[in-house]
Amino acid sequence: MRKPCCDKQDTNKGAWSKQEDQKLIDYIQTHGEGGWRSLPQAAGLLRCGKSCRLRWINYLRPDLKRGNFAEDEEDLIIKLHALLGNRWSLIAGRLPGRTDNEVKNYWNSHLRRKLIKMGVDPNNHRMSRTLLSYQHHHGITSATSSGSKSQESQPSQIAKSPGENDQLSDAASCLDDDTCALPDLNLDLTMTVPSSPNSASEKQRSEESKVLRGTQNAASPTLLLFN
DNA sequence: AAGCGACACAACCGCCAGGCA
DNA sequence: GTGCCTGGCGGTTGTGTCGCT
Repeated sequence: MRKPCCDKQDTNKGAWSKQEDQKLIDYIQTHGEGGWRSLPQAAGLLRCGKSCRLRWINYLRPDLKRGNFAEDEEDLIIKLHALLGNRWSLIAGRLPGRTDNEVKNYWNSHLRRKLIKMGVDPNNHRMSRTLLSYQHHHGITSATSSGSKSQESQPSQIAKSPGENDQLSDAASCLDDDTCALPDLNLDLTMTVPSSPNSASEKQRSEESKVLRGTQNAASPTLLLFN
């Protein structure tokens, strides 16, 4: 049995108070990041070390951008997700001032829906087969991003159908289906070495290149998006 | 005004990988 | 080589807010 990361009965949970935030900030400004396990006690916080780390990384760090995502950031997330999948930390590494949690939340709450609305399967970034069928039966010729609430809800209902878990196999079967190409997603995925050194560490870069190589070797459908 | 559902986001949980003794 | 510790990651849950009825 794994030892818990902290004694849960002696720790606070839930939202952080201003005092707790301040204690954490003060401590890290004095002692630097790291030593998360011992940090709570040293900083006088009744929190789990992991919780402290998360709070710092996702909320308190001074270099965080916060606020709405710009359109180019959205595009970049979509492109990177098409390439990397749910590697939120890698994606966030390409977006200065953004955290993996933030990107993940934004994806799940905004971009996923947006792609579905466009008729794109957010899991494989291809035209949804069920949507194609739906469009075929309803005489819809192309997916547009403008639509009434009812239009929006239908594809999303389709996406959340019991067949959702079959999307990987569906994607695979999509390989030999020309109609699965993205309609209007301009995915110019020219990967360049990150220009800002603060975003991606060496480890991250090697991880990315591993992912990229894997993607290419597998002749993944994703590649078909970038012509 | 109250109830309700959808949405957005913060936080938690469990697992995994790397470092180190 | 092995086991433990720690940091990090991705998935999931909890909760507050907003808009609609």
